[in-house]
Amino acid sequence: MTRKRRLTREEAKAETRRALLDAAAEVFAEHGFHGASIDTVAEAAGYTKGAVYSHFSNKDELYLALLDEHLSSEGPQAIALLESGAPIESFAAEIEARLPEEVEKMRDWGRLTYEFILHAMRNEEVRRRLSDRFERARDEYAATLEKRYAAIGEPPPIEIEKLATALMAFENGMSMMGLVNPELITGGVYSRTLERLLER
Amino acid sequence: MTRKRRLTREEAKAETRRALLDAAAEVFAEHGFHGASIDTVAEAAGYTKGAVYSHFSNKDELYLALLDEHLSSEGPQAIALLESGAPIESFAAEIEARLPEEVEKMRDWGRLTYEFILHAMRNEEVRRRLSDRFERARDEYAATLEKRYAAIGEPPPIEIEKLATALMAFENGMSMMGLVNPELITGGVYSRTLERLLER
DNA sequence: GTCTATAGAACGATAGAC
DNA sequence: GTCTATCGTTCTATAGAC
Repeated sequence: MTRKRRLTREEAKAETRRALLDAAAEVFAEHGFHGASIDTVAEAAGYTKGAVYSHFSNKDELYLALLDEHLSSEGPQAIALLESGAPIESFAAEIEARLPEEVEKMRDWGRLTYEFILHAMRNEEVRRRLSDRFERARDEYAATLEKRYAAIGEPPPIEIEKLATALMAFENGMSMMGLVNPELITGGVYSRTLERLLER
Repeated sequence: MTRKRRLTREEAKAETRRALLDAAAEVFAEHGFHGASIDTVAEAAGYTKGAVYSHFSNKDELYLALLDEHLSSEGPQAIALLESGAPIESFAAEIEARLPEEVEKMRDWGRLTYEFILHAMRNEEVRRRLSDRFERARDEYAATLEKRYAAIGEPPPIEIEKLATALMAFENGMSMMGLVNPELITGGVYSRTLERLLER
Protein backbone atom coordinates (compact mmCIF):
# COMPACT_ATOMS: atom_id res chain seq x y z
CA MET A 1 0.00 0.00 0.00
CA THR A 2 1.52 3.30 -1.08
CA ARG A 3 1.03 6.34 1.06
CA LYS A 4 0.28 9.30 -1.16
CA ARG A 5 1.12 12.10 1.20
CA ARG A 6 1.11 13.13 4.78
CA LEU A 7 -2.46 13.32 6.06
CA THR A 8 -3.85 16.34 7.80
CA ARG A 9 -5.09 15.75 11.28
CA GLU A 10 -8.72 15.73 10.20
CA GLU A 11 -8.10 13.32 7.38
CA ALA A 12 -6.23 11.01 9.65
CA LYS A 13 -9.00 11.17 12.20
CA ALA A 14 -11.64 10.37 9.62
CA GLU A 15 -9.53 7.50 8.35
CA THR A 16 -9.15 6.09 11.83
CA ARG A 17 -12.87 6.33 12.46
CA ARG A 18 -13.57 4.52 9.20
CA ALA A 19 -11.11 1.78 10.06
CA LEU A 20 -12.64 1.37 13.50
CA LEU A 21 -16.16 1.16 12.14
CA ASP A 22 -15.16 -1.40 9.52
CA ALA A 23 -13.40 -3.46 12.14
CA ALA A 24 -16.36 -3.18 14.48
CA ALA A 25 -18.72 -4.37 11.75
CA GLU A 26 -16.58 -7.45 11.23
CA VAL A 27 -15.92 -8.25 14.85
CA PHE A 28 -19.52 -7.67 15.94
CA ALA A 29 -20.73 -9.83 13.07
CA GLU A 30 -18.42 -12.62 14.09
CA HIS A 31 -18.75 -12.52 17.87
CA GLY A 32 -22.01 -10.67 18.43
CA PHE A 33 -22.40 -7.55 20.52
CA HIS A 34 -21.66 -9.20 23.83
CA GLY A 35 -18.93 -11.46 22.58
CA ALA A 36 -16.99 -8.73 20.85
CA SER A 37 -14.48 -6.90 22.99
CA ILE A 38 -13.33 -3.35 22.45
CA ASP A 39 -9.79 -4.65 22.47
CA THR A 40 -10.50 -7.02 19.62
CA VAL A 41 -12.18 -4.31 17.58
CA ALA A 42 -9.25 -1.95 18.12
CA GLU A 43 -6.75 -4.61 17.26
CA ALA A 44 -8.63 -5.62 14.11
CA ALA A 45 -8.39 -2.01 13.00
CA GLY A 46 -4.71 -1.81 13.89
CA TYR A 47 -5.16 0.43 16.93
CA THR A 48 -5.66 0.11 20.64
CA LYS A 49 -8.53 0.83 23.01
CA GLY A 50 -7.48 4.44 23.34
CA ALA A 51 -8.36 5.05 19.71
CA VAL A 52 -11.81 3.55 20.09
CA TYR A 53 -12.63 5.64 23.14
CA SER A 54 -11.39 8.83 21.54
CA HIS A 55 -13.92 8.27 18.72
CA PHE A 56 -16.86 6.67 20.53
CA SER A 57 -17.85 7.31 24.08
CA ASN A 58 -18.57 3.64 24.76
CA LYS A 59 -19.45 0.29 23.23
CA ASP A 60 -23.12 1.21 22.83
CA GLU A 61 -22.24 4.27 20.81
CA LEU A 62 -19.99 2.18 18.63
CA TYR A 63 -22.92 -0.07 17.79
CA LEU A 64 -25.23 2.90 17.30
CA ALA A 65 -22.76 4.41 14.85
CA LEU A 66 -22.91 1.16 12.88
CA LEU A 67 -26.68 1.27 13.04
CA ASP A 68 -26.64 4.81 11.68
CA GLU A 69 -24.58 3.67 8.72
CA HIS A 70 -26.87 0.73 8.22
CA LEU A 71 -29.96 2.92 8.25
CA SER A 72 -28.54 5.52 5.92
CA SER A 73 -27.07 3.07 3.43
CA GLU A 74 -29.55 0.21 3.22
CA GLY A 75 -32.72 2.21 3.59
CA PRO A 76 -32.36 5.03 1.08
CA GLN A 77 -30.89 2.81 -1.59
CA ALA A 78 -34.08 0.82 -1.57
CA ILE A 79 -36.53 3.68 -1.34
CA ALA A 80 -34.86 6.01 -3.83
CA LEU A 81 -37.21 4.64 -6.44
CA LEU A 82 -40.17 5.59 -4.31
CA GLU A 83 -39.24 9.20 -4.04
CA SER A 84 -39.06 9.65 -7.80
CA GLY A 85 -42.66 8.59 -8.15
CA ALA A 86 -41.83 5.45 -10.09
CA PRO A 87 -44.69 2.96 -10.16
CA ILE A 88 -45.10 0.78 -7.08
CA GLU A 89 -44.63 -2.28 -9.23
CA SER A 90 -41.04 -1.44 -10.10
CA PHE A 91 -40.27 -0.61 -6.50
CA ALA A 92 -41.80 -3.85 -5.31
CA ALA A 93 -40.01 -5.83 -7.99
CA GLU A 94 -36.71 -4.22 -7.04
CA ILE A 95 -37.19 -5.19 -3.40
CA GLU A 96 -38.22 -8.70 -4.30
CA ALA A 97 -35.15 -9.10 -6.51
CA ARG A 98 -32.82 -7.97 -3.75
CA LEU A 99 -34.42 -10.29 -1.25
CA PRO A 100 -32.10 -13.31 -1.50
CA GLU A 101 -29.00 -11.20 -1.01
CA GLU A 102 -30.71 -9.24 1.77
CA VAL A 103 -31.56 -12.45 3.59
CA GLU A 104 -27.90 -13.39 3.46
CA LYS A 105 -26.69 -10.08 4.85
CA MET A 106 -29.41 -10.14 7.45
CA ARG A 107 -28.04 -13.16 9.24
CA ASP A 108 -25.23 -11.25 10.89
CA TRP A 109 -27.05 -7.97 11.19
CA GLY A 110 -30.18 -9.57 12.55
CA ARG A 111 -28.27 -11.30 15.28
CA LEU A 112 -26.65 -8.00 16.24
CA THR A 113 -30.01 -6.25 16.15
CA TYR A 114 -31.68 -8.65 18.54
CA GLU A 115 -28.73 -8.75 20.87
CA PHE A 116 -28.75 -5.00 21.05
CA ILE A 117 -32.50 -4.74 21.57
CA LEU A 118 -32.21 -7.17 24.46
CA HIS A 119 -29.36 -5.10 25.82
CA ALA A 120 -31.36 -1.89 25.37
CA MET A 121 -34.31 -3.38 27.25
CA ARG A 122 -32.16 -3.61 30.33
CA ASN A 123 -30.84 -0.07 30.18
CA GLU A 124 -33.15 2.90 29.95
CA GLU A 125 -30.61 5.33 28.50
CA VAL A 126 -29.60 2.91 25.76
CA ARG A 127 -33.24 2.13 25.03
CA ARG A 128 -33.92 5.79 24.53
CA ARG A 129 -31.00 6.25 22.19
CA LEU A 130 -32.09 3.25 20.15
CA SER A 131 -35.63 4.55 20.08
CA ASP A 132 -34.33 7.85 18.68
CA ARG A 133 -32.81 5.94 15.78
CA PHE A 134 -36.09 4.17 15.08
CA GLU A 135 -37.91 7.45 15.18
CA ARG A 136 -35.49 9.10 12.82
CA ALA A 137 -35.66 6.18 10.41
CA ARG A 138 -39.44 6.42 10.44
CA ASP A 139 -39.33 10.17 9.82
CA GLU A 140 -36.97 9.75 6.90
CA TYR A 141 -39.24 7.11 5.50
CA ALA A 142 -42.19 9.44 5.96
CA ALA A 143 -40.38 12.29 4.19
CA THR A 144 -39.68 10.04 1.23
CA LEU A 145 -43.30 8.94 1.05
CA GLU A 146 -44.43 12.54 1.29
CA LYS A 147 -42.32 13.43 -1.73
CA ARG A 148 -43.57 10.45 -3.63
CA TYR A 149 -47.24 11.21 -3.24
CA ALA A 150 -46.59 14.85 -4.02
CA ALA A 151 -44.73 13.80 -7.17
CA ILE A 152 -47.51 11.61 -8.49
CA GLY A 153 -50.16 14.07 -7.40
CA GLU A 154 -52.18 11.61 -5.38
CA PRO A 155 -53.07 11.53 -1.71
CA PRO A 156 -51.49 8.71 0.31
CA PRO A 157 -53.73 5.70 1.02
CA ILE A 158 -53.32 6.25 4.76
CA GLU A 159 -51.75 9.03 6.77
CA ILE A 160 -48.06 9.33 5.88
CA GLU A 161 -46.60 8.82 9.33
CA LYS A 162 -48.74 5.75 9.95
CA LEU A 163 -47.77 4.39 6.58
CA ALA A 164 -44.08 4.86 7.35
CA THR A 165 -44.47 3.06 10.67
CA ALA A 166 -46.40 0.22 9.07
CA LEU A 167 -43.72 -0.25 6.41
CA MET A 168 -40.96 -0.31 9.00
CA ALA A 169 -42.85 -2.82 11.09
CA PHE A 170 -43.55 -5.00 8.08
CA GLU A 171 -39.92 -4.97 7.01
CA ASN A 172 -38.65 -5.71 10.49
CA GLY A 173 -41.10 -8.53 10.87
CA MET A 174 -40.21 -10.01 7.51
CA SER A 175 -36.56 -9.83 8.55
CA MET A 176 -37.26 -11.73 11.70
CA MET A 177 -39.24 -14.42 9.95
CA GLY A 178 -36.53 -14.63 7.28
CA LEU A 179 -33.93 -15.28 9.95
CA VAL A 180 -35.89 -18.26 11.20
CA ASN A 181 -36.63 -19.52 7.72
CA PRO A 182 -35.99 -17.61 4.48
CA GLU A 183 -38.61 -19.63 2.68
CA LEU A 184 -41.30 -18.09 4.84
CA ILE A 185 -40.79 -14.71 3.23
CA THR A 186 -40.07 -15.54 -0.39
CA GLY A 187 -42.54 -16.10 -3.17
CA GLY A 188 -43.85 -12.61 -3.64
CA VAL A 189 -45.20 -11.70 -0.20
CA TYR A 190 -42.90 -8.73 0.01
CA SER A 191 -43.85 -7.17 -3.27
CA ARG A 192 -47.56 -7.91 -3.12
CA THR A 193 -47.84 -6.44 0.37
CA LEU A 194 -45.90 -3.32 -0.55
CA GLU A 195 -48.15 -2.78 -3.52
CA ARG A 196 -51.18 -3.26 -1.34
CA LEU A 197 -49.95 -0.84 1.29
CA LEU A 198 -48.65 1.85 -1.01
CA GLU A 199 -51.01 2.02 -3.89
CA ARG A 200 -54.17 3.95 -3.72
CA MET B 1 -56.50 -26.42 48.23
CA THR B 2 -58.93 -29.29 48.69
CA ARG B 3 -58.38 -32.44 46.75
CA LYS B 4 -61.70 -33.70 45.42
CA ARG B 5 -60.75 -37.26 44.64
CA ARG B 6 -57.92 -39.48 43.72
CA LEU B 7 -56.54 -38.46 40.32
CA THR B 8 -56.11 -40.99 37.58
CA ARG B 9 -52.58 -41.43 36.36
CA GLU B 10 -53.30 -39.39 33.25
CA GLU B 11 -54.89 -36.58 35.21
CA ALA B 12 -51.95 -36.42 37.56
CA LYS B 13 -49.58 -36.32 34.63
CA ALA B 14 -51.51 -33.51 33.00
CA GLU B 15 -51.55 -31.59 36.26
CA THR B 16 -47.81 -31.91 36.60
CA ARG B 17 -47.28 -30.77 33.07
CA ARG B 18 -49.49 -27.78 33.68
CA ALA B 19 -47.59 -26.85 36.85
CA LEU B 20 -44.27 -27.16 35.04
CA LEU B 21 -45.41 -24.98 32.18
CA ASP B 22 -46.71 -22.31 34.53
CA ALA B 23 -43.48 -22.39 36.48
CA ALA B 24 -41.45 -22.23 33.27
CA ALA B 25 -43.43 -19.21 32.09
CA GLU B 26 -42.60 -17.40 35.30
CA VAL B 27 -38.98 -18.42 35.57
CA PHE B 28 -38.25 -17.77 31.89
CA ALA B 29 -39.90 -14.38 32.16
CA GLU B 30 -37.78 -13.48 35.13
CA HIS B 31 -34.42 -14.89 34.12
CA GLY B 32 -34.67 -15.18 30.36
CA PHE B 33 -34.08 -18.36 28.39
CA HIS B 34 -30.38 -18.59 29.09
CA GLY B 35 -30.56 -17.44 32.66
CA ALA B 36 -33.28 -19.87 33.66
CA SER B 37 -32.12 -23.25 34.85
CA ILE B 38 -34.16 -26.41 34.65
CA ASP B 39 -33.56 -26.81 38.36
CA THR B 40 -35.16 -23.49 39.12
CA VAL B 41 -38.17 -24.26 36.94
CA ALA B 42 -38.66 -27.63 38.58
CA GLU B 43 -38.31 -26.14 42.04
CA ALA B 44 -40.77 -23.35 41.29
CA ALA B 45 -43.30 -25.99 40.30
CA GLY B 46 -42.60 -28.06 43.38
CA TYR B 47 -40.82 -30.88 41.56
CA THR B 48 -37.30 -31.82 40.61
CA LYS B 49 -35.39 -31.95 37.34
CA GLY B 50 -36.56 -35.49 36.73
CA ALA B 51 -40.16 -34.36 36.41
CA VAL B 52 -39.19 -31.77 33.83
CA TYR B 53 -37.26 -34.22 31.72
CA SER B 54 -40.02 -36.79 31.83
CA HIS B 55 -42.39 -34.26 30.28
CA PHE B 56 -40.05 -32.35 27.95
CA SER B 57 -37.04 -33.78 26.23
CA ASN B 58 -34.94 -30.68 26.87
CA LYS B 59 -34.96 -26.95 27.63
CA ASP B 60 -35.70 -26.11 24.01
CA GLU B 61 -38.82 -28.25 24.00
CA LEU B 62 -39.95 -26.64 27.21
CA TYR B 63 -39.77 -23.25 25.55
CA LEU B 64 -41.44 -24.54 22.40
CA ALA B 65 -44.32 -25.87 24.49
CA LEU B 66 -44.74 -22.40 25.94
CA LEU B 67 -44.64 -20.95 22.45
CA ASP B 68 -47.36 -23.36 21.38
CA GLU B 69 -49.57 -22.17 24.19
CA HIS B 70 -48.79 -18.59 23.35
CA LEU B 71 -49.67 -19.10 19.69
CA SER B 72 -52.89 -20.94 20.41
CA SER B 73 -54.12 -18.60 23.13
CA GLU B 74 -53.12 -15.11 22.03
CA GLY B 75 -53.62 -15.53 18.34
CA PRO B 76 -57.10 -17.05 18.03
CA GLN B 77 -58.58 -14.88 20.71
CA ALA B 78 -57.73 -11.86 18.61
CA ILE B 79 -58.74 -13.25 15.27
CA ALA B 80 -61.97 -14.92 16.33
CA LEU B 81 -63.78 -11.81 15.19
CA LEU B 82 -62.25 -12.15 11.77
CA GLU B 83 -63.53 -15.62 11.18
CA SER B 84 -67.11 -14.63 11.83
CA GLY B 85 -66.98 -12.11 9.04
CA ALA B 86 -67.40 -9.14 11.34
CA PRO B 87 -66.43 -5.86 9.71
CA ILE B 88 -62.73 -5.06 9.63
CA GLU B 89 -63.35 -1.93 11.61
CA SER B 90 -64.52 -3.77 14.70
CA PHE B 91 -61.61 -6.18 14.44
CA ALA B 92 -59.16 -3.33 14.07
CA ALA B 93 -60.74 -1.42 16.93
CA GLU B 94 -60.55 -4.50 19.14
CA ILE B 95 -56.85 -4.91 18.42
CA GLU B 96 -56.18 -1.24 18.99
CA ALA B 97 -58.00 -1.36 22.32
CA ARG B 98 -55.98 -4.32 23.51
CA LEU B 99 -52.72 -2.70 22.48
CA PRO B 100 -51.66 -1.12 25.78
CA GLU B 101 -52.11 -4.34 27.71
CA GLU B 102 -50.43 -6.29 24.91
CA VAL B 103 -47.43 -4.00 25.04
CA GLU B 104 -47.11 -4.73 28.73
CA LYS B 105 -47.26 -8.51 28.31
CA MET B 106 -44.90 -8.28 25.40
CA ARG B 107 -42.00 -7.08 27.48
CA ASP B 108 -41.30 -10.48 28.97
CA TRP B 109 -42.44 -12.52 26.03
CA GLY B 110 -40.53 -10.38 23.56
CA ARG B 111 -37.34 -10.85 25.47
CA LEU B 112 -37.83 -14.59 25.50
CA THR B 113 -38.66 -14.59 21.80
CA TYR B 114 -35.47 -12.81 20.80
CA GLU B 115 -33.33 -14.87 23.09
CA PHE B 116 -34.75 -18.01 21.60
CA ILE B 117 -34.38 -16.82 18.02
CA LEU B 118 -30.72 -16.06 18.70
CA HIS B 119 -30.38 -19.48 20.23
CA ALA B 120 -32.13 -21.08 17.27
CA MET B 121 -29.80 -19.34 14.83
CA ARG B 122 -26.89 -21.23 16.32
CA ASN B 123 -28.53 -24.63 16.21
CA GLU B 124 -29.99 -26.01 13.03
CA GLU B 125 -32.31 -28.53 14.66
CA VAL B 126 -33.81 -25.92 16.97
CA ARG B 127 -34.13 -23.47 14.09
CA ARG B 128 -36.11 -26.03 12.15
CA ARG B 129 -38.44 -26.74 15.02
CA LEU B 130 -39.04 -23.03 15.56
CA SER B 131 -39.65 -22.59 11.86
CA ASP B 132 -42.29 -25.31 12.02
CA ARG B 133 -44.14 -23.28 14.65
CA PHE B 134 -44.04 -20.19 12.50
CA GLU B 135 -45.32 -22.14 9.57
CA ARG B 136 -48.15 -23.62 11.56
CA ALA B 137 -49.13 -20.23 12.95
CA ARG B 138 -49.20 -18.86 9.44
CA ASP B 139 -51.33 -21.74 8.21
CA GLU B 140 -53.82 -21.27 11.04
CA TYR B 141 -53.98 -17.59 10.25
CA ALA B 142 -54.55 -18.44 6.61
CA ALA B 143 -57.34 -20.86 7.48
CA THR B 144 -59.09 -18.18 9.51
CA LEU B 145 -58.78 -15.68 6.69
CA GLU B 146 -60.08 -18.26 4.25
CA LYS B 147 -63.20 -18.72 6.35
CA ARG B 148 -63.68 -15.02 6.70
CA TYR B 149 -63.63 -14.23 3.02
CA ALA B 150 -65.88 -17.20 2.35
CA ALA B 151 -68.29 -15.92 5.00
CA ILE B 152 -68.55 -12.44 3.55
CA GLY B 153 -68.58 -13.78 0.03
CA GLU B 154 -65.72 -11.65 -1.23
CA PRO B 155 -62.39 -12.64 -2.67
CA PRO B 156 -59.36 -11.74 -0.50
CA PRO B 157 -57.45 -8.59 -1.51
CA ILE B 158 -54.30 -10.64 -2.03
CA GLU B 159 -53.64 -14.35 -2.03
CA ILE B 160 -54.57 -15.83 1.37
CA GLU B 161 -51.22 -17.34 2.24
CA LYS B 162 -49.37 -14.16 1.37
CA LEU B 163 -51.85 -12.17 3.38
CA ALA B 164 -51.35 -14.40 6.40
CA THR B 165 -47.57 -14.02 6.14
CA ALA B 166 -47.83 -10.27 5.76
CA LEU B 167 -50.03 -10.00 8.84
CA MET B 168 -47.66 -12.09 10.89
CA ALA B 169 -44.70 -10.03 9.77
CA PHE B 170 -46.51 -6.80 10.51
CA GLU B 171 -47.48 -7.97 13.98
CA ASN B 172 -44.01 -9.23 14.79
CA GLY B 173 -42.48 -5.99 13.57
CA MET B 174 -44.91 -3.88 15.56
CA SER B 175 -44.03 -5.95 18.61
CA MET B 176 -40.37 -5.30 18.12
CA MET B 177 -40.84 -1.58 17.68
CA GLY B 178 -43.14 -1.53 20.68
CA LEU B 179 -40.47 -3.13 22.81
CA VAL B 180 -38.08 -0.34 21.96
CA ASN B 181 -40.70 2.35 22.38
CA PRO B 182 -44.43 1.75 22.81
CA GLU B 183 -45.21 5.22 21.54
CA LEU B 184 -43.92 4.26 18.13
CA ILE B 185 -46.80 1.87 17.58
CA THR B 186 -49.72 3.63 19.21
CA GLY B 187 -52.01 6.21 17.70
CA GLY B 188 -53.91 4.07 15.26
CA VAL B 189 -51.18 2.57 13.09
CA TYR B 190 -52.27 -0.90 13.98
CA SER B 191 -55.91 -0.54 13.13
CA ARG B 192 -55.45 1.57 10.02
CA THR B 193 -52.92 -0.85 8.59
CA LEU B 194 -55.06 -3.89 9.30
CA GLU B 195 -57.99 -2.24 7.61
CA ARG B 196 -55.82 -1.40 4.67
CA LEU B 197 -54.45 -4.93 4.37
CA LEU B 198 -57.66 -6.81 4.94
CA GLU B 199 -60.34 -4.85 3.26
CA ARG B 200 -60.99 -5.17 -0.38
C1' DG C 1 5.10 25.51 22.36
C1' DT C 2 0.32 23.91 22.31
C1' DC C 3 -3.07 20.71 21.47
C1' DT C 4 -5.02 16.31 20.55
C1' DA C 5 -5.13 11.44 18.92
C1' DT C 6 -3.63 7.37 20.60
C1' DA C 7 -1.16 4.00 23.56
C1' DG C 8 -1.30 1.46 27.39
C1' DA C 9 -1.53 0.99 32.39
C1' DA C 10 -4.93 0.86 36.13
C1' DC C 11 -9.43 -0.04 38.10
C1' DG C 12 -13.86 -1.92 39.13
C1' DA C 13 -17.40 -5.01 37.85
C1' DT C 14 -18.88 -9.46 36.59
C1' DA C 15 -19.25 -14.00 34.88
C1' DG C 16 -17.53 -18.59 34.88
C1' DA C 17 -14.63 -22.29 36.90
C1' DC C 18 -13.94 -25.08 40.53
C1' DG D 1 -19.10 -19.66 47.99
C1' DT D 2 -14.33 -18.21 46.43
C1' DC D 3 -11.12 -17.25 43.00
C1' DT D 4 -9.71 -15.94 38.55
C1' DA D 5 -9.92 -14.18 34.04
C1' DT D 6 -11.97 -10.99 31.18
C1' DC D 7 -13.77 -6.84 29.75
C1' DG D 8 -15.67 -2.05 29.75
C1' DT D 9 -14.24 2.17 31.18
C1' DT D 10 -11.10 5.78 33.06
C1' DC D 11 -6.80 7.95 33.45
C1' DT D 12 -2.19 9.45 32.29
C1' DA D 13 1.71 9.92 29.39
C1' DT D 14 3.57 10.94 24.89
C1' DA D 15 4.39 11.62 19.98
C1' DG D 16 3.44 14.23 16.32
C1' DA D 17 0.52 17.78 13.78
C1' DC D 18 -0.15 22.63 13.75
